[in-house]
Amino acid sequence: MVKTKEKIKIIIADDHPLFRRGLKNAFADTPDIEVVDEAENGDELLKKVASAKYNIALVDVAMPGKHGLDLLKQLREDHPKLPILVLTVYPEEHYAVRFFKAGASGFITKESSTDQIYAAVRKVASGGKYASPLITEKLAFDFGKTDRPLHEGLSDREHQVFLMLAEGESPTEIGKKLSLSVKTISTHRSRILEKMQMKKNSELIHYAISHRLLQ
Amino acid sequence: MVKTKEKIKIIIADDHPLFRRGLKNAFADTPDIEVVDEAENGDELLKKVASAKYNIALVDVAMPGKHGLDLLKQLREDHPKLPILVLTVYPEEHYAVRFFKAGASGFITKESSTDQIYAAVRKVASGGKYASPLITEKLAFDFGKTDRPLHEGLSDREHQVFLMLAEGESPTEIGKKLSLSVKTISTHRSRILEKMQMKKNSELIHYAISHRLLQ
DNA sequence: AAATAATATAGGACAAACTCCTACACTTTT
DNA sequence: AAAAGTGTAGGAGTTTGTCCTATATTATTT
Repeated sequence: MVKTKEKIKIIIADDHPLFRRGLKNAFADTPDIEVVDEAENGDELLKKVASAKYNIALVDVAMPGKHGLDLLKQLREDHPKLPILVLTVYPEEHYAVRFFKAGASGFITKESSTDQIYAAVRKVASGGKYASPLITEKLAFDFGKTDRPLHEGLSDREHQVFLMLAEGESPTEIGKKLSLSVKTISTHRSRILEKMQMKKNSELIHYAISHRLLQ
Repeated sequence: MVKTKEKIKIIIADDHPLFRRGLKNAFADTPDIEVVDEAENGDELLKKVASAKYNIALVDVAMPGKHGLDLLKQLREDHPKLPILVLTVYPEEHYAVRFFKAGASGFITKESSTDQIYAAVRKVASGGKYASPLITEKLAFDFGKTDRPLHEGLSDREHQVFLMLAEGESPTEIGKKLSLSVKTISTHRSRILEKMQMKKNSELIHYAISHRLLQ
């Protein structure tokens, strides 16, 4: 049986009206993809998606209200079959892993060209997975390792030190608080960085903030 | 003399192709405003703006390459008469003050509706200043306060360094990024700490997080 | 306009902070 | 039992950063 020319129907969710407009406009150029609805926050998306008339949800995960992994998981739960293509402003490969694990079918950054986005949508619509070459490489590497959130792979002590580092405490301060030698902290730090595949404290901070581990 | 129906010519600068597309498309609906050019980073904008054929520059200040206050100041210097409308993803009223002081004619967030953006462009094109109602209120409120937020007492440079420190960047990294000596950063740091009455970077981080100055 | 204060920038000298490599005991996993 | 992972730290050495000082340039106040 030959495939008919049915359009891929997508719903886009993003809190920036202009970005939605850009997306819609970009898909106006494609004969095979059609934006049939939009949502400006997570809750609206969850509501609309219930109607089950979309082939794909293209979702910015950094929206007000329900967002991020929570939103993604909820979507997965409510509609296990709806492929979700995650949009993000972060060029962060770190996040990609978690989103795929949580059930996303694709992951692209907002910096992507229209062509990349078309490609992603088509790939995902046909049941595949999509990630940019850069991220794909990173993923391949990650999957071989652990299958838990990066910071959960840390031992208790490491986790404790990680949080303190993420709060900007110096190794010396940490050593003092825990009654340990700076050398020990330094060792923990290097193991933490290794496990999390990072190189600098600023990355730890960024990770901790975006995962709401602080405060 | 009656004004003719000459269109307002604007150049838009944003590193997200889709966002630019959204903007262009939004202005396609207006009879009096026309997007005549675009730039995808600060340097490109500076180059293009030299041709002096625009009435307004609509600029996202969070782009790669030259950006932020530096970019704004440079623009002001090269083209004192070109009105600049600043676009930002941050709902941060904190930044607005600084941008206005540095010579911006208007300040809007990317969450704004097309109508708000049209209004901003028109206001700015006619020589006025524009800020969203929310920000205007906030500005008025803040100015009335005797007790301003600590971080607003910082100079522009200090503020910039403060944010970088709060992100956990080391003085060396900061120096590299800003092409300054570590000594200079160290001096800024000590003045920042003094002004904010703090002693350690961790306090800066804590402050920045609780005031939503990061991410 | 003159005087004063704030800002932006660093050099030199030195001290502190930190890392790297290594090591070892103890636990958990395989 | 062997291997991997965890918690700890010493020695050696370097990188990093601070403190004090200084100068030029801007702002601000008088």
